[in-house]
Amino acid sequence: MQLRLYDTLMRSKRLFEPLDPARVRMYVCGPTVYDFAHIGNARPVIVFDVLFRLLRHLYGPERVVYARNITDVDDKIIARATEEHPGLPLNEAIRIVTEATDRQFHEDVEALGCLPPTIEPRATGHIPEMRALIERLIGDGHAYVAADHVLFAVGSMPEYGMLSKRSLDDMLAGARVDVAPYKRDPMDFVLWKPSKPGEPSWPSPAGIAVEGRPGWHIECSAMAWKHLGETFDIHGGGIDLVFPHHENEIAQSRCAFHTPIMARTWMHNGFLQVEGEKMSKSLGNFITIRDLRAEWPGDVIRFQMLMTHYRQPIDWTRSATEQAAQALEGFRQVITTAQARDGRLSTPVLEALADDLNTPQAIVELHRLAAEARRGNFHAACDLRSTCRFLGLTLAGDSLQDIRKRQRGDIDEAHIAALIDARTKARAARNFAESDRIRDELGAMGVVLKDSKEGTTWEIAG
RNA sequence: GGCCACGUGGCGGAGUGGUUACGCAGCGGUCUGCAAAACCGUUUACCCCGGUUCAAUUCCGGGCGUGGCCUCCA
Repeated sequence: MQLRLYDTLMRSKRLFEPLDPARVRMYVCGPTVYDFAHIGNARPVIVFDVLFRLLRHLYGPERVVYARNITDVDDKIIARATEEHPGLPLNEAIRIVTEATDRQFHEDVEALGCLPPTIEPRATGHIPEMRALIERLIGDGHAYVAADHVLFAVGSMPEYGMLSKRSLDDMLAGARVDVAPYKRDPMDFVLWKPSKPGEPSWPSPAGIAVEGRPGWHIECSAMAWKHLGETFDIHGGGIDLVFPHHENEIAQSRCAFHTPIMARTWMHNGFLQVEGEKMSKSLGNFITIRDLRAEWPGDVIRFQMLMTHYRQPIDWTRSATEQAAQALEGFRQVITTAQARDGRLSTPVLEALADDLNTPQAIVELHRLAAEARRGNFHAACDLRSTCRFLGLTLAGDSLQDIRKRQRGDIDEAHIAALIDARTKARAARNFAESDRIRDELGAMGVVLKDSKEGTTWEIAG
């Protein structure tokens, strides 16, 4: 089976061939740990988890290295720590913020069915590598020291701008920010900057006397280098990272190692909106993974995410969540009633995934398997179970009815049972006017009845 | 303002230079006292205007709309 992936650099789907099939290497930009992860953060985590699973299947679980970093030194972290723990020393406050956020993030992604990456490097654990990179860049004339900062000289790299398809001229034309006076070129970016008093700080490179801290982009170049090497196979993240973050990573790594590439394939997931609007705190439609998890199992959130191809924009809506929950419930029932065991991974699903992670197409196949299983094909039920699990959908949690009951919270089961009992008596007496009246009364409460030979059961309406 | 994406039926959402995916909803049928569930069948589409072509939803140009980046926001 051939894997084809869309490469942002080439703007086309290309056959994926690892540099070393015995060690397939992927790097994905992870979270900055200062606040609860939101549903937009969940997208790359889920998307690249699917890719991780597929790579493990294609090349062998032991032959895939997936690195997803944790950024634990950053302006926003400092700001949050200062704000939340004004009485504490800054470093102590930062530790509290990053540790709590880190823990929450891992609870969230585990609930979303994501495998742990092979390695989760932290920025603060790679300061020596960052300094080494910076020294190299300065030595080769790709970076310079100015006002206790180290800056990358974009003019030293003719191909700067390739990934985001913009020239230095374009960028200048669009610039809306004041340029720091010490920059040689307005587009030069910070590799290292001096720390203010109290801020996290480390000995600076390049003979700078005052202590400092890294710029935003250098950490990823350093961590990718340490754990994956000078060049590797796949680099992923959200589309908003294309510029400047990934553009700058490429500049740093390629210039430091004199390589024609940093990663062979650059992958970017599309942006996410909420109910047709940009998600923002000011609009009040900011959805954290934690909020969503309070209402829905991680399976449902994951499935909803996979209903849309990863490169498409996705509009996160309540009705789409309902639809995801419903579809998943269909699969769950098929697997449960058939008492399905382990089956085979669906080849059409693998083929859909191998075509640039076409998860909607894969879901089509899940529906087909479910339909076949409902017609009595036991093997289809088993295959559905295994394939869902492969996709990270356990289907092991609450039924949709349990979820709805929990969400409603106001279900008076005794009252419902009493009404059903009265209706059963009416039906036995063939008083259908009364039995229908009771059913309508329950219907108004959102309760739907199901009559069978074994008796009457009820459900919450969808 | 500059650069880059996206725009498919009531909703979600793939895909393709010509044979109208798929799911939900709707409609018809089987089943049922009537329903619900399940199963069978089925209607509705490719933002607008040009161009290329025997043929465009699919390629090219323009417009409109939405979004992203240029403000260390995935």
